[in-house]
Amino acid sequence: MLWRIDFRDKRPIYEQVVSGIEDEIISGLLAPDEPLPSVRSLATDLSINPNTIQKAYRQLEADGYTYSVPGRGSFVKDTEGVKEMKKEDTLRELTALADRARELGVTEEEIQKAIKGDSHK
Amino acid sequence: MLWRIDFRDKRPIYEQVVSGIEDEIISGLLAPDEPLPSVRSLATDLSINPNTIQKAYRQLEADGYTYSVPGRGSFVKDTEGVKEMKKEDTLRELTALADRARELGVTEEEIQKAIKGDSHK
DNA sequence: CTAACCGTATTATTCGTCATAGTACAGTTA
DNA sequence: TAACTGTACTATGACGAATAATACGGTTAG
Repeated sequence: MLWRIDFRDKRPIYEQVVSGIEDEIISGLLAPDEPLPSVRSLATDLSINPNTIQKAYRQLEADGYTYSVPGRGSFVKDTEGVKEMKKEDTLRELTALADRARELGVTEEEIQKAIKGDSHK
Repeated sequence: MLWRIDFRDKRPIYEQVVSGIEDEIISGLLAPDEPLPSVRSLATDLSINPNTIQKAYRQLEADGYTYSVPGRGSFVKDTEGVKEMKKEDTLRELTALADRARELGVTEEEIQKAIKGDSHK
């Protein structure tokens, strides 16, 4: 586990769990058909209630990231389609944000500079 | 008033009021020292509770967008400093979003295309 | 077989935020 | 003086998030 729950975050815990695991799947750290930690063990590791993990897992399955087998566990799904959707969502966000920046009087040069921000690090 | 409350929005009402007025101030539609609608009249216009408007106005003042004079009303502040902060926030968001896009495998060309999205429409 | 795991479901309770309702007070202004 | 203004306070209802405590059936290793 690379991430932790931030209890000062205003986002609900189950949502932090969802995005934490989403990141692990998208980055390839969790490969397809690999098992996720069990509901109970992850709850223990993160010091939160098992029901909260269950809620996160239910959403991960609903979002197409995982599949569950009662008695066996939860597993990573083939995520190509989901990744494509995520890409398109991100590009749409990018367009909206750039437009909003222009409304604030940000120049094209500033936008370009922000985008190339740490690509050279 | 150019905007309305969206009751299906998951964002709280008072937050929609805050960003609605923020937009009017930033766009220059509400000029510095110009009075905002009164707590009670705006509540009537939007069909919501005056306490909700009061909460929004309290936050607008705390964020540096307005100043209030008991007995007289709420007024638009000089907003140059705030606009500068907003610009920098937006540029930081832009950098983070572009980085996230690259992690998803989005190419530089796709990023550029998204940014120039509707600048030609 | 059985004990120890798995996901899943259900009910109850607690907590905080949002929104509403009602009332009140002091300052401003026509 | 009457009608505004912002501001403050308490009470209430609704809702989501999180916890707690069980319970059930499927899977699997010893």
